[in-house]
Amino acid sequence: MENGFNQEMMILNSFDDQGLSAVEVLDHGDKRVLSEMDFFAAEERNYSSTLQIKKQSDHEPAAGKELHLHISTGLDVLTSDANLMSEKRSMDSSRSAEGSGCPTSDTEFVVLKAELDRMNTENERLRAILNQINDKYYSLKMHIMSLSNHQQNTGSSAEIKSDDRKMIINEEGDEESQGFEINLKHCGQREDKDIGKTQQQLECSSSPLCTEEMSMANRRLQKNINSDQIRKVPHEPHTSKDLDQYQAAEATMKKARVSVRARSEATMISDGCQWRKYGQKLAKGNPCPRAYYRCTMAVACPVRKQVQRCAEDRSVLITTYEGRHNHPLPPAAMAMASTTSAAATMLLSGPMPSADGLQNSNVLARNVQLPYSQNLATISASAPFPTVTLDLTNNNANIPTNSLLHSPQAPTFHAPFSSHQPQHFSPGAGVQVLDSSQDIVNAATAAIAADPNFTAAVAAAISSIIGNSQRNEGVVDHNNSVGDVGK
DNA sequence: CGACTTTGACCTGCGC
DNA sequence: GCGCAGGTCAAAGTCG
Repeated sequence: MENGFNQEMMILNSFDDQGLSAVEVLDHGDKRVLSEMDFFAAEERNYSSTLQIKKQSDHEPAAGKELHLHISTGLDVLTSDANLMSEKRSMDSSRSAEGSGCPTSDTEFVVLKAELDRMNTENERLRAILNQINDKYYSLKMHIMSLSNHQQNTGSSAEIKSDDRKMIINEEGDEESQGFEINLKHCGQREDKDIGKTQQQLECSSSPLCTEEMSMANRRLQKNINSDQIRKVPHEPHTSKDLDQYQAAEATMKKARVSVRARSEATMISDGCQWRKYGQKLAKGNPCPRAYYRCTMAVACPVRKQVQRCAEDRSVLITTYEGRHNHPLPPAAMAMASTTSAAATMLLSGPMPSADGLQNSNVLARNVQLPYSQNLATISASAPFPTVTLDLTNNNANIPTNSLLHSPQAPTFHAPFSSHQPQHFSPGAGVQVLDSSQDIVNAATAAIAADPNFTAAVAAAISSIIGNSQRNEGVVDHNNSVGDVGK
């Protein structure tokens, strides 16, 4: 595999108050292996974990660099008492710092606090953008791959109609051309039957989160796609089969579910959204009732969730999310929403070999335990709907960490529709970025290695997504490009 | 009084 | 067609 995915970049994106994130960068000759991930560390109880990434060189196995990152599940799954204790400790430590009395320390404290506030604001903005970009990337990628694969049966190229252009993806094109990132379509929120409409405009007109800066980023991305990887062809109408496949993909996207298993004594895990209970049932095989909730943060928000205690271990709360929010989310809800949304998108973009595969349940009729952390994600299609389960119960702590990533034993999930284009799933945090660009990998690697700070990580991630367009337009003023999203 | 929860009835899909 | 199970509806009850 010399081209394209010779370099693979995975970003395990998780969220906590500081918005820290871990980035995993892999390539064949110089692997960084996730060597430790411990969600819900018992000592600190801060919903955070230490992620230790050890750089391994095939050539110099003994010469390893270690990079310590802080990672959080982003989920407040513990009881409110635990939260209060944590907050109290935080406040106490703040007070003790203030009481130390030195004027210089006070000044420094104020300065640092201002800086921290500024960084937090920046983090929120960047996080929101990253979430959106990732969501759209995977949604559109799934759609494109479905169409591309369909075209393999009927022709040599996949064609995607647009109002003013048509994109062609060469069947035998390298992974770069198939794995490129497009940010035009947000699947799952719209059911536009005419996929030829300018999806960017549709998205921006419909998404409350879309800003001028997002549009600018989209335009840059689109420009890059047009110039680098897509050639224009004369306008042609779309086939009805394509539309059927598209609609099937859309429908499946809506049915996709993300299940989160977490230990909690509370009746619900705190995910930042407002929910209204609309039903409760006793499901077969579980004495604990299953509660049904609707998101009430916006009128007609399609998101629903089911909450049920595990029959085997009633301390485990199973929360299953379905659908995408049609409204802006508060920062507290961004982590979970992004996680579930991205996980669902990955679920659907990964195992589906084609649009035809949507009807082929065999493709999904298996459980796949995904690598990457002790808190494993599982894809299941034995359920009525494709479901990805994020297990945060720490029941997998005995799994050797060195077998979790890219080891022969690790069942890395490969998308069947492109044998040379592996689809890696990052559970828990759920946001994943794949890219083949050496520059991007290097940039992300450098950013993380130099400063394991979320802003840097996000900047690297965003750069990985829109970086190509920057080459054409010079260095982008990051503040301008990210705008006020998330405010 | 409005928002929310509870709970029995109803609908739908699926297997036999 | 029937029964079962999952999911949803909507009227009644509860709460602040």
